[in-house]
Formats: sequence, C-alpha cells, structure tokens
Amino acid sequence: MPDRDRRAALDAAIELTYFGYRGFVAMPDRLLGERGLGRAHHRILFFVARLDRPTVGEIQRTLAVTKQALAGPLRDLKRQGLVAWTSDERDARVRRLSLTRPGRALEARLSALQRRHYAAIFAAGTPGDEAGWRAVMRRLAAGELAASGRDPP
Amino acid sequence: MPDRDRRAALDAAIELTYFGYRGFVAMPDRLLGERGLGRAHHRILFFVARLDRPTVGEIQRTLAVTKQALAGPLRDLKRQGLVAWTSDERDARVRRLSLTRPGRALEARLSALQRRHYAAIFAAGTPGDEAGWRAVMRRLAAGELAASGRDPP
DNA sequence: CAGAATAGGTCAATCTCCCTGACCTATTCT
DNA sequence: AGAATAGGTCAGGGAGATTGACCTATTCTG
Repeated sequence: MPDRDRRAALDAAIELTYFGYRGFVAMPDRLLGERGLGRAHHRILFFVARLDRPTVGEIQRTLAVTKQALAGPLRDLKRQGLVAWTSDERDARVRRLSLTRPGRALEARLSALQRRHYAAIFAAGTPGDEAGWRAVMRRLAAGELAASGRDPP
Repeated sequence: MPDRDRRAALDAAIELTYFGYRGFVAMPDRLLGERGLGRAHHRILFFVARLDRPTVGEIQRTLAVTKQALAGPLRDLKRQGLVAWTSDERDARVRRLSLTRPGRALEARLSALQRRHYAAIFAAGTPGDEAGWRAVMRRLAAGELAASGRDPP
C-alpha cells in the first residue's frame, strides 16, 4: 500500500474515533438532559457502580479530575438521593460511596443504553471484530488506565 | 457464557471507550496547550485539512455545533494566520476555508501524533485487529456520520 | 424587480465543567 | 504533640458550548 493510502487510512481512524465517541454518548446524554444531569454525573454513577464501594479519592483518581471538579456533581447526586456515602470502618476519614436504589436504577438505565448499543454492534459483526476492537482499544487506553490505577479490562 | 459475564464484558467495552478516548486526545492536548489553543481548534484544523476547501457551514454541520460556537475558535485561527478564507467563485456569500502554510504545519504535527499512535497500535496487533476495530467503530459512528452528512470512512 | 431565502458574522446572556489556590475539619500516623 | 492524610468548601476564572436577536451581502424566485 502506498504511503498516502496508509496515511488516509490512519486519518480515517482518527475520524472514526471522533464520530464514534459522539455516537457513544449521544443516547445517554438525551436521558441525562431530562433530569438536569450531565456527562460528569454519568461518569460518577458508572464508576461507583463498578468499583465496589469506592472512596472519593478512588473516583477522583479514576476520572483524573480535581476534588473540586468532583465535589459539584457528587453533591448533586447526593441531594437527588442517587449516591450514598458511609464512613470506612477502619479509617473514619474515608468516605465510601455506593448507589442507592434509585441511583442503581438510573445507572442501570443509562449504562443499559450503551451496553445494548455495543451488544447490537458486536452482534452485527464477527466475533473477530469484537476481539480486534477490544485489542486496539486496550492499547489506546493503556496509558490512561495505568495513570488511573485501574486494572486493564 | 453466562449473562453476567456478557454484561461485564459490555461494561468493559464502555470503560475502554472512555479511557480510549482519553488516550486518544492526551498527546495533541499537550501540544495545543503550549499555543493557547484547545481541542475545538484542533477539530477545525483537522476537518479543514481533510475536506478540500470546505465552507463554514460544512465545518459547522460536520462538527454539529452552532455557528456561534464555531466563530470563536475560527476567529482565533484566522488571527494566528493558520486558516485563510476566500469567497466562493460561484456564490459570493460562501466563504471557503483553507489552511495557510503554518496552519498546515501545525495540523500536520497534531495529526501526526495521532496517526503515529494508531500506526503503532495497529502494528502491535494483527491485521484482523485493525479490521475488526474499524468495523466496530464504523457502526458506532454510523448515526453521527449520517447526521453530519459525511461519507463513511 | 421586489421580496424571500441563504451564508455568514456578531453581541449578549447563560450554562456546564473543569481548573488553581486557599483554608477548614476530622482522623490517623509517627 | 505534630505531621500527614481524606475530604469538604469557598472564591475566582476560563474554555466551550448553548439560545436568541440582529446585522450585512448575496442569490433565488414569483
């Protein structure tokens, strides 16, 4: 393949990343907008749901934001009764976050939109497509995962 | 595979999308920051470079933003001498955008970072990985591409 | 040819989301 | 006792996007 074709193929990959991300967030954004919440709230809900009673600091490191950037959306979620926090048994300074029943319900609805989206996309291709996609995405995410201290999914 | 494993695999796909996107924008963001530019400017540079003398309206539809949201960054780019505009020959209302020499140089540097990133990632896997990744991303991007009036890459 | 439609620019107010910096409490470690 | 850690909060600011209104040029149409 001539260089210019390979270059065009790599440009297409950049473009796919951009439009793909937009496609990924479009549906949850609509649902969130109805409740006066944003993407920041969704990210918190998602990782609180996945991380098994994470501390505030764990969420902060995972999202790579400052505690001030976290405090606002987190306060919204507490006020709406979607997130609960309890003091850690061993270290009373540490707050462990969890989802309330309505919090779980909303998180489930939001993430279900994205899971179904991916389920449909993977089902429309071959198993190799999904495996290849995951292999590429793992490499793309590698640096950020390491910086966040997450286990590679 | 039990349902809960498939669900966890789909959750992992969501997580990969989030961290993957962060990995994708990390390097250009650093370079842009040094010049007082942001991601919005990069998106404009990228699509002006790829779209062959696009009009302002074409860029606006491609990025799915309002003309006011476009005007600010576009003015910055004009003032820094990175983007030039000329009136269309046939319709004098229409402005066609193009990159100046320094604009092409900056765009090339920024996009080269992302092209090399993808080139390294694709080279580290099998050709099937790349093909699978593209197949999945095309489906993920499909709705947004259609809404933007772009040809699927 | 008059009037509507289109392409684009601009001003203003507002919003989300994130940032830095400073300061505070409570708790635990040394 | 004093330092370090986890977390919360206030102040100020900036980037990027929104809606709404209004403006100029230019082209299309009845």
